[in-house]
Amino acid sequence: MPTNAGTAPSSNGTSNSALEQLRQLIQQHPDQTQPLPAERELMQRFDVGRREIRRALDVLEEEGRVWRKQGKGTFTGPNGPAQPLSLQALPKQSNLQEVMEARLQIEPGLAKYAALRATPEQIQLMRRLLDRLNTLSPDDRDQIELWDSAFHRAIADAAGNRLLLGLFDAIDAIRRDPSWQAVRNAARNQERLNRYGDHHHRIIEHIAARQPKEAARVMREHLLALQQAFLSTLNDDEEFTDD
Amino acid sequence: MPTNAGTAPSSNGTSNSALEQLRQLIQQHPDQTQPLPAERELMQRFDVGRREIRRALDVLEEEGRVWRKQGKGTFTGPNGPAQPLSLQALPKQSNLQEVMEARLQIEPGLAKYAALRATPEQIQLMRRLLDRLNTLSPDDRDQIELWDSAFHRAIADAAGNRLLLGLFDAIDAIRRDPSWQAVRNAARNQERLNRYGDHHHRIIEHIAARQPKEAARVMREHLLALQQAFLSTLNDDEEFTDD
DNA sequence: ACGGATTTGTCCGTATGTATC
DNA sequence: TGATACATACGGACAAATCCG
Repeated sequence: MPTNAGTAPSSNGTSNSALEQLRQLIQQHPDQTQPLPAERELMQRFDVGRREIRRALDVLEEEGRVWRKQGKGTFTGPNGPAQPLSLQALPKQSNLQEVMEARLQIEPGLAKYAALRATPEQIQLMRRLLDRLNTLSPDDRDQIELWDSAFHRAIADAAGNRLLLGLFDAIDAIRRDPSWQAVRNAARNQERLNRYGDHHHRIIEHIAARQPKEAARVMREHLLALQQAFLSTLNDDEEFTDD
Repeated sequence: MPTNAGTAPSSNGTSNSALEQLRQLIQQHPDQTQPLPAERELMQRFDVGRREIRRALDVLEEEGRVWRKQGKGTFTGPNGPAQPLSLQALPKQSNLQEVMEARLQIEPGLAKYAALRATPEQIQLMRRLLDRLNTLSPDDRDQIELWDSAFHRAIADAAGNRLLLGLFDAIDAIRRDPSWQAVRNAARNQERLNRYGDHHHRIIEHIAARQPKEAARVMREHLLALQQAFLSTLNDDEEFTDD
């Protein structure tokens, strides 16, 4: 109905105002270790509803400028130009595509070697880790990250190549960067979690059955599905059941 | 004002998760009779909450790497020191088999991406490096190592993935360890050098022709031939026909 | 044998983000 | 829009277990 919406609330620009003020606040908040003011405080400071604040933060989180954690606070993301980059010369500055390419390069091979070399104890450990992963609440993101990472690392460990395990750890350390939490969370939904759980199950069964090619293939499928989920959340706002 | 916690932002280092740092700590803690630092000390050392420490310890306990007892402490597991092999610290604990497996995992994919992404300048650089390599005297081993490494690195660079390039450099640093010079020299003879030269030539032509699958396949053949050469020199004494 | 010290295990209050009404 | 319940995180405090003097 293109008729003039008319008589919209005179404070028509409030939403824009909240987002604008948030952007300014982020600019003046270079400390990435200190949380931004709480939503309830921002609500009062900008004199808008909390929903407004959260909408604006949703935008900023989608843009990668901030990341939020329940119980902890909202933090500025990779906004600041100065990244310490202190510890190692390894490219800490990477991006999700590079990480997924690297994972696709080594983890299928890791699964293959694990199918050839894993001891029964290591296979049992994978099963236990998977049980822990499956009994988690679907919205328990941090825990899922933790146990999922532990599962993949158990495979890398069982592959019996310390050098490849070191490479896996290097990738994993970059993969878990907090600034990508928003993308990772967006790429997770119940349907996908079920699919990933199925992948995990099939991977470990192939490893237990000593089927290296199949283990590598399913691992590759798993990572490709993950990569696709990241891509779709970045490009599409709508949820296409691609793949 | 949110109650400031800690106020120790100088030693930031939040990039590495507590679990990752715990793994390194365990690796450097071979004494099974002595407890690990207390949770509250680890909390301060890693600048994370005790909850995160305990969840990381949950994972490590499930993996069997540590065991905890109330009032006593946390100890490294009975299965002893496993095998992380961190990148930054220690290259020399690896072996040739591990290195070749890692190269086989990484470099074919690198060649594939190089075929897709290499700029004309990068391809020209590869050709120049190969020319230098081919004009060398067969007994100029150090030079051969040098230019061969540079050629492979040019491919890794052209792949356009900084993370994978970092992994390649990590492997390459280990590969060029002087302690393996004897094996590498023994695995080199004129016939093999000719074969490797042919491999190199086909790899770069596939990259220039934008044939990713073929480039990856030849790279894989090349590395498999290398691996085979190492194996035969290790098993047979008659292979030493050089000089 | 006793008690203080230390460590892991557990719980509670507060603060924060998340979700629903 | 505003308000309320819910889940999580952190720090503090306490309990239980162990160690040591």
